[in-house]
Amino acid sequence: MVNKVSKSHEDYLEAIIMLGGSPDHPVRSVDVAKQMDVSKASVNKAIGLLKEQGLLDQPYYGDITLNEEGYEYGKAVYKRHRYLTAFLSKGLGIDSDTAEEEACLMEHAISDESFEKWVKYIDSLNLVDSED
Amino acid sequence: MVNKVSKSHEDYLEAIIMLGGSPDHPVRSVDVAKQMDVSKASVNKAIGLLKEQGLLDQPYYGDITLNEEGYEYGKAVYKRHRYLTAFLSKGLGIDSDTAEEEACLMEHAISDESFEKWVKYIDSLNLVDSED
DNA sequence: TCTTTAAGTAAACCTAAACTAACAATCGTC
DNA sequence: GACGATTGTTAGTTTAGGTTTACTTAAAGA
Repeated sequence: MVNKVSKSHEDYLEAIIMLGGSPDHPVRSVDVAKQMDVSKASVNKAIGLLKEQGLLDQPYYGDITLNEEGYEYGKAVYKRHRYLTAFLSKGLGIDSDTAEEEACLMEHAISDESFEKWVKYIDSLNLVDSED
Repeated sequence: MVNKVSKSHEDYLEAIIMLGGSPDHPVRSVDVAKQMDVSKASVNKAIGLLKEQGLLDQPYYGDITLNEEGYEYGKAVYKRHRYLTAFLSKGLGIDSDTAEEEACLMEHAISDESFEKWVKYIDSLNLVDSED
């Protein structure tokens, strides 16, 4: 994790990851828009800024490709998402749709350092079938 | 809890509660500004909107007084704050300043229904010396 | 009471993040 | 290869939440 990125931009990175994006798997901007339920124009703008920050590439009228840094960042956000969702649903018994939603709002509030503690805790409860 | 209030406005209500505000204990706007590290003008604007929403009163050039509804709302937010802080610090072992900060960001993400589950869980761990 | 200082208000402005609508480029199919 | 449908881009608008600055009101001391 390098530069600080806004909550909103973290969501874009996460969405790209959810769509299977990576340095060798580009993603289309219209799919990001659908995933996030946001206009194409919003995606365009956000991607432009993430590009300036050096987290991804997109040629003129081309697809979106995360670079190594953007990929790591996005995966980190997504990991928070998965862990928090697991805790909320399996740990607290919140129904899984709500758990997803609320995890999505919580995931931006946690520092790297704190998240390590979350991970230890959640792992100790065996709530996540991990993959990363 | 009645009307929906933005994250930001929830923070104002919470700050008023933290300053001891209630239907019979008015609070000064400059103190809210200090508490939240925000300009007087921002407080003025926010209070105007909370007033429109019927959560508090403030006469021209006068102090801020929560009404019953605003008081309940603010206390509810503050309760989330205390519970989450307790969980993060005592439950996960996050240092208390960071726990405060992150609880403050998380507290707006949780529905009433979910929060009941949080409370049960946190109470079962005996992390909070409750007072409401 | 007069004057100084502190507190609240109002107006104008800034920024982030969304939107719509119109336009440009590309793709897929014939 | 041309053309219609899909995708990406740009420009202009909106809204929420802050800011600064200047002004008004209230309070406190000499």
